[in-house]
Amino acid sequence: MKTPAHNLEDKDIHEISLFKNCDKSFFDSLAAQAQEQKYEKGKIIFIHGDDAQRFYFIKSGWIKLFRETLDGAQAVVDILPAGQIFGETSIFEDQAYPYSAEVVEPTTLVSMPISILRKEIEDNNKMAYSMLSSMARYRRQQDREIEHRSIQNAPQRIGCFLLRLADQEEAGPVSIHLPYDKTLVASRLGMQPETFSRALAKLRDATGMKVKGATIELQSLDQLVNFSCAACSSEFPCKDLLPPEAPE
Amino acid sequence: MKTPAHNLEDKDIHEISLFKNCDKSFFDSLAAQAQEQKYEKGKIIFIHGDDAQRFYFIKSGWIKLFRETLDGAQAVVDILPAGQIFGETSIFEDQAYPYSAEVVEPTTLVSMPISILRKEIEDNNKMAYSMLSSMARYRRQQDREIEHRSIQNAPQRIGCFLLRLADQEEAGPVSIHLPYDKTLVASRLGMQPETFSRALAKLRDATGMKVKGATIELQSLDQLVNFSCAACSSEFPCKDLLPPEAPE
DNA sequence: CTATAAAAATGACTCTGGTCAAGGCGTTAG
DNA sequence: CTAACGCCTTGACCAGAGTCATTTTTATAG
Repeated sequence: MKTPAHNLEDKDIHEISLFKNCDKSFFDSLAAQAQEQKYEKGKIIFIHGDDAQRFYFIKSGWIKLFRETLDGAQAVVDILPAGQIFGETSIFEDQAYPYSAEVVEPTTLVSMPISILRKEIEDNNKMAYSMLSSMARYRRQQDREIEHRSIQNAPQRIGCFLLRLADQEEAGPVSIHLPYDKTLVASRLGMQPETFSRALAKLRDATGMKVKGATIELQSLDQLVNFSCAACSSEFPCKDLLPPEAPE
Repeated sequence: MKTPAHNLEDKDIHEISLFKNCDKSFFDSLAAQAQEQKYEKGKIIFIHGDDAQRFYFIKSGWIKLFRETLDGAQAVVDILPAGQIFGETSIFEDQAYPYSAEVVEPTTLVSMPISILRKEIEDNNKMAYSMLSSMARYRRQQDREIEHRSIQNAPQRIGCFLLRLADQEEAGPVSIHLPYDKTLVASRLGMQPETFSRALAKLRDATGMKVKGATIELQSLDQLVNFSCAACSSEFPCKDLLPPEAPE
């Protein structure tokens, strides 16, 4: 069974591609004010609108970013794996977190002051460039997300999600493991759990893949590509759908 | 009848907030290589995937950014008014435009080499910061857009769109003029023209507003706010929904 | 191994929005 | 004044996804 590498061991702050042009003094000042803490599933790290003083690095685990309306409806912004940072976007303009953050799997976080980040961006031109590059990548993902939600139907969106979990270069039979609960995957894709369940069954029938719990096996990625990528404006493999902080 | 100011006269490159920290030499080198051209409705400026050498400033008119799938489905990324720039996001990573651009109203564009922009970002720290700030604002808009599409229904999305066209500080009766064809508004909101037409009628009945062609009159924005903003995670007035390059 | 709870699947039904087809309205050119 | 075209609206119908209720499966604790 193939499990994503980020589930196997702790991530280190030095791996963040956003920080690839930062020197030792930057990491030293981060380390001096860093706080590491473990959290259980369900823990709320901060709420949309909270005063944003610190940003977070996910050493291990999974974090859900979301927003809620007054009447209780929830929109999932993203679900982040270990190695990612969050809460850093409030550097600009207002000092409030633009979303809420919740722990969805047992997680270890390292929190650090946003001020250090802001200072580094102002002082270190290369850091500013890294940040721009990172945001540009994120922007494309968001654009793609909007496109998918208006053009792809539920089974196709699931297929696309699976493709992004898989090694897209792999030619032969592939085994994909869902990184978190199906209910969470559903919310990540903007659909109800029931819809996800039914749509996954449709996808299975259409592509001949085998679903056993959280593990999905299929002969090759081709059927999945045929099924999902027809309703997408980008070509497979879609290299611009990598995580925002992925190494380059 | 109240018409948005950007329809009344040509915009100037010096108004772009992204360039607010740039000096004369930057504007001079831009001017030296700038090309101004008029276009008719329907003209395609560039296509998704084209080699991106130049970016564009909208002096007057309206531009639709969109992407298409192989089977012909179209997703509108944005519809930009005069004063905005587009095609500049390919500075980072690959040199290809991430969307297609089409003229939807008679338009005057100024095109300039992206290389000048890239150089300015690398050399001028304040410019990099402006760009980051601008992208952060855009990112929030996109996040909101995704949220709206999953939480708000068609009539609510139209209400939200109208609120963004209106002067949100206005207390009394308000008159709102749709800036472009209803069909275009529909595509901007990710719905079919028929759905837009019916949803607008529902919104009219629910809020008591009067619709005459492209002009909408209502007693106060309150009804609209009650109707649309309940299904949104942000408070009214939603200040973070300003255009990406709006003056601060 | 069983008891319990949580997650997932399934069935029945509703509702929103998409699709296809037809008709109305308004603007413009002749 | 009228014809033609584009834009918009309306009607009839359909499909995808949401909702609610129930059952089945799976995971966990005792």
